[in-house]
Amino acid sequence: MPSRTPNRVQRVAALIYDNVPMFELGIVLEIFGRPRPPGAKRWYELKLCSIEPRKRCYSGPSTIEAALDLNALRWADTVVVPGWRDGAEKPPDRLVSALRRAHARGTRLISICSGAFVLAATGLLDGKRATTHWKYAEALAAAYPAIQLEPNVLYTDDRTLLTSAGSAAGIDLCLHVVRSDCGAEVANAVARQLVVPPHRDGDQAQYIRESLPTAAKTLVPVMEWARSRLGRSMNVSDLATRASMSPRTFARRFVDETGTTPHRWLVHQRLLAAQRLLETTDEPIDAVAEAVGFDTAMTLRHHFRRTFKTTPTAYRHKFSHDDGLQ
DNA sequence: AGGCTTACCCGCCATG
DNA sequence: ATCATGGCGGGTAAGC
Repeated sequence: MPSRTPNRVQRVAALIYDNVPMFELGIVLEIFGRPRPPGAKRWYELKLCSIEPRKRCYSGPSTIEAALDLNALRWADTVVVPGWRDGAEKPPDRLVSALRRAHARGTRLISICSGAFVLAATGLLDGKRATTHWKYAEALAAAYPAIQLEPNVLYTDDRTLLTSAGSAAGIDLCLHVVRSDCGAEVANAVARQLVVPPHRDGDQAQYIRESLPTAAKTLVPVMEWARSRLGRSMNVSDLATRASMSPRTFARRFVDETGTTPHRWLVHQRLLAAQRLLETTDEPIDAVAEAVGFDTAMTLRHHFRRTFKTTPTAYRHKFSHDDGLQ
């Protein structure tokens, strides 16, 4: 997307300030700050950017040194706001205007947890979907009524403006970003190294309800079974049978546990498997479609375009590992 | 792109 | 009484 820098490197700036939450900052460092994973065609260069008048920030017992200051923010293709000190504290004007200018230049803005307050202050979220930690939702909605607040999702993605819910949902969002910048294979590899699930089960994490005290996951075995035999034709009532439930009950339990319906989930699993095959093999599209359980390539293309906003061939070209390596 | 058939899934309600 | 179940209808999305 931003074509200003060579597309092999995305420049990410994480904002820091006094009392920056270390957990959220840690997520950003762990994901965007790690060395390029093997096989990744594109990756990130991460720098910290202090919003204070000095480059050294203090948080609890830690001292953090930034490479950038707000004047140098134009370096970044992506800016991450890892939380904010306090929903009631108005972000400084020079920060707000720096973010507005950055966004106008095409810079992508990402917030984690209470970082949504900072993005909200720019006015850029007005009319857009956004989320934040559930405990700040009310305050955010009150202060910025024009925002279409979605308190129950893990994250929102509006292309250039992305927000995530409470702390750990920042991991989901950052992995989502890696997935769309660098491909599913790379995102999965990073998730494996972090020992977190590549996407929370039920996927379509954007629509997963955040808080629900992770209800008993009794359907996990069925889901694993389904994933392992995507190539064979399978419909929702097969899944229900496998789970020893009536179709009606199965559908209901499935929504409760995953936040999505069985069929939508199944289609998404097929798409994820297709991404992997596109990235790692040279199989023609028809073969990929068949291998993941779509009856025709047309069906694969249809869903692929709808959820990833691109075609299987374009996706393969962008993310395949063995061409233009490095 | 449009029409056609099938499958899904959600509200409603009876049942245990 | 509350609660999960599951059959049924029909609007709607999938698939060809």
